[in-house]
Amino acid sequence: MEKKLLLLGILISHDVHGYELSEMLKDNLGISIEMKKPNTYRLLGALEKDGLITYTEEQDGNRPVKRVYSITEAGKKEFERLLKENIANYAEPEFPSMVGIDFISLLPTKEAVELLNTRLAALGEKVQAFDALPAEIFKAHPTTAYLKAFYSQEINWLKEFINQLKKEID
Amino acid sequence: MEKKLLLLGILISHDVHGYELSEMLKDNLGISIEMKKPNTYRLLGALEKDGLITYTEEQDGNRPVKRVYSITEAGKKEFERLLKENIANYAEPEFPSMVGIDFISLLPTKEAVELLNTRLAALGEKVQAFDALPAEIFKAHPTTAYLKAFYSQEINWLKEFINQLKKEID
DNA sequence: GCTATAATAGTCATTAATGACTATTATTAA
DNA sequence: TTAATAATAGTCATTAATGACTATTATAGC
Repeated sequence: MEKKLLLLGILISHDVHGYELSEMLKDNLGISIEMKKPNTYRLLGALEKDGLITYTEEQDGNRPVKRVYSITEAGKKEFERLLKENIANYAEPEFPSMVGIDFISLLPTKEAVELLNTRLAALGEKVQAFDALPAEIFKAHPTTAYLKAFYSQEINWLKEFINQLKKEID
Repeated sequence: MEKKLLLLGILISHDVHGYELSEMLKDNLGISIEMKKPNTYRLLGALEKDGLITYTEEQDGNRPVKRVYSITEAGKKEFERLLKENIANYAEPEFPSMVGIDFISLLPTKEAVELLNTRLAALGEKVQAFDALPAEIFKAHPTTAYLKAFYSQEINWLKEFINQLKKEID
């Protein structure tokens, strides 16, 4: 239900149409879950069907009409319910990239270290993207600050892990 | 593809049947991704169809026959490919429970603090489960050690976040 | 003025994943 | 000894999610 919570939460502060939403959610550094475009549209449809949001059709110049969604009273109630649930219960994250780590001993140590260094470079770029963000963002969006700290910690862990592996080579 | 990597990785060390796998993957503290039973069966079917695994039918006493899967040569190659990919690229984790955090200012601060304390208790139990594990596990399974450290850090972050909120009350 | 590219706004066929259910056998408690 | 419960081994109907595609309009470069 986190995705519905996210959509309702955005709609609380301002009306949006589907494309706009899908752009907001694409590669957004401050958003902690993935939501692709077709899924966004599907969820908007489901929320509308349940009476949690409604839409009016708008048109800019000659562009095709678009559905601009806004939240209903029922939607606000449901948002509050989902919000409390999300905060009180802890939904576990998943770490898909850790799956391979437990099998790493099946690779030659030297090759493993090379692969991990490639991974480290990717992580470094991610952290740099957060470093480039203005300080105000971190104040208003705890998640952005959380994610920045997480990725920094992730780099530290990886460096340490690589060091342990390197020791094995000698 | 992490789920296929996980299945192939388990099958590298020993043959298994579907039910056994689904039990292994249920609530396992050392596994960093979710995989429910029907999905496990579906993936086994897909791997078999692609020639990466095969099965023989076995029967214990009067129990219904079961399919015992084992990895093929092609499967071992594919495992290695997926393993290298998983290690070299960093697949981003998701944090569904952070979605609500960015909307927490929409709740009365006092209520927010209460909800967060409930969450803190849930996190505490999780960390305790890791603490109860024998030390050998952490040596053989880096992921288990990683997850334990992650949840400890998570508790620290949450305590600090609650403290910040409390300050606002005064 | 024309063409290539980017932005806008979505749909659709297919794959991924799950909750609820089925069916049998072993085990425990009364 | 029999009723209830747990363990074994899965299937199925439905929902969730995505990659690839469609179609139009604005814009920038030549």
